[in-house]
Amino acid sequence: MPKSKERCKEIREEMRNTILQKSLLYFARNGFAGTKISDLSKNIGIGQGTIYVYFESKEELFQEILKIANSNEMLKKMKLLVNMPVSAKKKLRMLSEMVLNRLEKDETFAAMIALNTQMLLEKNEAYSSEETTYQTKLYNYTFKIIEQGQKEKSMVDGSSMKLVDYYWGVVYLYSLKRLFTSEYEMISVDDLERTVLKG
Amino acid sequence: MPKSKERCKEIREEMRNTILQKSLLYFARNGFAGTKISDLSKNIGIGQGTIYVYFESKEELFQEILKIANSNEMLKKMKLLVNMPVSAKKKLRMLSEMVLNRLEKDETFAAMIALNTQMLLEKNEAYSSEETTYQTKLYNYTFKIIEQGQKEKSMVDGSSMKLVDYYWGVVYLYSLKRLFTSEYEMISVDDLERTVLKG
Amino acid sequence: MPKSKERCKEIREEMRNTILQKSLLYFARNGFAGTKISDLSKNIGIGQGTIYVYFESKEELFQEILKIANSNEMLKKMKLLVNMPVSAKKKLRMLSEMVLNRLEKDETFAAMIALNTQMLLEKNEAYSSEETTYQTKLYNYTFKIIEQGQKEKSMVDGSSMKLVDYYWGVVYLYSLKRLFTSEYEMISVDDLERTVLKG
Amino acid sequence: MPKSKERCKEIREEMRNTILQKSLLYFARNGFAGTKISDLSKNIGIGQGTIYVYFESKEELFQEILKIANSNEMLKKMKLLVNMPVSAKKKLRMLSEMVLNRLEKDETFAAMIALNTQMLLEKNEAYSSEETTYQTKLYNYTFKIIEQGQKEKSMVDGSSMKLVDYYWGVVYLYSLKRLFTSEYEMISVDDLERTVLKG
DNA sequence: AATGAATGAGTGTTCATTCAT
DNA sequence: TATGAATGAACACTCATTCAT
Repeated sequence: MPKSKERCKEIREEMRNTILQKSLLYFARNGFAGTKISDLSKNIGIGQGTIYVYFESKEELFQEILKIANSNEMLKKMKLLVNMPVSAKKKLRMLSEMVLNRLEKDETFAAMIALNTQMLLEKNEAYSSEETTYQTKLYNYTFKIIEQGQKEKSMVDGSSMKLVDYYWGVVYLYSLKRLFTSEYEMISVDDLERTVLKG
Repeated sequence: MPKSKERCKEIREEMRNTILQKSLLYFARNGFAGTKISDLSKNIGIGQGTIYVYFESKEELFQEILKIANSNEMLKKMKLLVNMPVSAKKKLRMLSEMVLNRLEKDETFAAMIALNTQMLLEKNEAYSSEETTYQTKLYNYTFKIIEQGQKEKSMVDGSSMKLVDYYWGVVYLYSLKRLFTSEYEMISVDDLERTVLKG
Repeated sequence: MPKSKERCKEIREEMRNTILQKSLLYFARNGFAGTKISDLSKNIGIGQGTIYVYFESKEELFQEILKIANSNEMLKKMKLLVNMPVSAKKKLRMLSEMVLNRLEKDETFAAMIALNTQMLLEKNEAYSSEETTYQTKLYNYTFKIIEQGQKEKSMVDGSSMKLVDYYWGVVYLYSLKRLFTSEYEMISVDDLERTVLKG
Repeated sequence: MPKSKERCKEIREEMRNTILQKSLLYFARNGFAGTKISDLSKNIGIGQGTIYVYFESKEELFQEILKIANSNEMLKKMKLLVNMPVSAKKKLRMLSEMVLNRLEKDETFAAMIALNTQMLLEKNEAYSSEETTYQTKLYNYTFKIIEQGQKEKSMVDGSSMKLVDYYWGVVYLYSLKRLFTSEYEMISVDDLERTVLKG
């Protein structure tokens, strides 16, 4: 019965993804220690045991979530963006629009940003050091844009990496607002860009 | 023979403060769920039971810490600042210098900012709604400065409260960096002020 | 696939009853403070955690046990007995035979009597005052029998309620013997009845 | 300074007795497990540490209390009573009057009876088996009286020891009432004697 | 000698994980 | 495969005991 087998695998994949997706949000909101498997499974709408069919442990589930949060498809777009033959200011605008747009539309994106930045921030046992590739790449691409902007005199002087950090820090900030606050005023693209742009 | 009553009270007050001070940092770094009483007491350098001599429960200890984080002496300085007969730009400069300076020198201040902002952000059962007075006042004072700045055309247009939120959001961000990251580049006063200042 | 809902509920009810039944004996023998959850669960033959699946706390478990000890089916028999058209002496005989018989055969009955009487006796925070209905009814029925006996001159004069208290006090006494002493001489029906009967 | 030394010893003895006396009541009411040193010392009106100046441990304090409860001066009176050249009925009357009288006047006596009987009843690790001498003697003296009464046909037939047990059981019962209940009707001498007396 | 703050072993309770169904 | 009752290790909290004053 090859067909039923495929279908079976499909269903498994589906459930696994549901768990990952919902857990991503749950962990982003409550943290690792603040997340109980009993609450999480209730939130997902499955039995506690089901989580252990797909994941070895709470720890492994969390690591899988971090991997996902890390394997962001934005990187490809960033790569294209960086190499485009336009001004850094324009690149920054496109990046900022893309980021704020997704932040608004997609809670999962906010959760990914939140977990990723916390991973960087806390850099403790909970987050393996290998998982920072994505962040590094993202930061490196942004670094290039800001460096270009500094040469073009459109962006403020000083340590480029500090500015990168600042820019994404603010994105993290509004990811948190997106995740926790029901009613809040989202930052504008202009606001975000002032982190690095000259007046 | 009993210890002299005054000395006894003094010692009690001292120990209580030590616990509060150290716990403030510990909770700010690890969160409520992530803080084990056993680890905390080890970190403070006292027995587990000692914490329960001074506080009813982990929960009560946390609430006391939130109260402290909330009763910041910065408010008085802010009040003076707001009413000074100088430009909003100058007021902002003085505020920013004061804030970043304390952030750098005083880890406890960073912890207070961090807990306070999380309290605002998460606004859930863990944080009682009454505790937000400080934040509200702080935000209101900043609101006045920014409003003045907008009239003086030195600060960007748009919702003043959003800008207040943005400004303190960035302060929160660097409080987290101060708490979690051992080596990092602190934001400059100029960087911080770009959140609200026109170029 | 989940267990069939009914079977599941059935099993839950069964376990709950096992815990209640065994705990009744354990608490009756060791008292509230003298009962450790670890020992109790070992005695029942389950894990410590299992108790907390069915009861909120040691306190709640104890209160549930008191409720059970209070909702004795003997009351119905008593009601019938009281209204029978026979002499008080005969009623007393039937009551005493029933009580001593059950005491001998059923340890659980002894535990129920013991807890109930202690509840009456200690009347402190541990035992809610609402729980004394059963005792009151039981005492009231007995009161009627003794009153009748006093009219019929078969029972000793004096405060009927004092005699009721005395009668059930002796039952309590032999409930304790049943619970604590492995080898002892059970009181006879004649002995028990001498508490209230004229020679 | 011999005088001050004596005085010192005197004071020590006094404090020790206060602790024993108050603890006797406290333990009788709350049981061993139900008695916290913190509560007990508060009840006595001394510091927790003071108890450990006079006793090795909670356990030792309890054992000392049991010894006191056991070394009752009533035994001497009983010895005299038993050997008096009067009827068993009269002896019983004198015993019962003495016992109920003391029960009413002296709470400590009630506590002693209560602890003693529990010791007999529970016969577990908490109560060393050597401590039952007093009880045994008391029972033996009573046994002689009842045996005499049975010969004299004034007391009911059957196992004399069972009757002894019954008689003192009822005394225990009213010791509990004395200890726990603020308002209650004390049993009369007649009531008490019906346990063993023929009509 | 008397105290009560400090302690950690012990107890009550929670929660990640297992497993029978 | 999915479940949720059962579990015990881990955590919050208590309390007998110690000890500096």
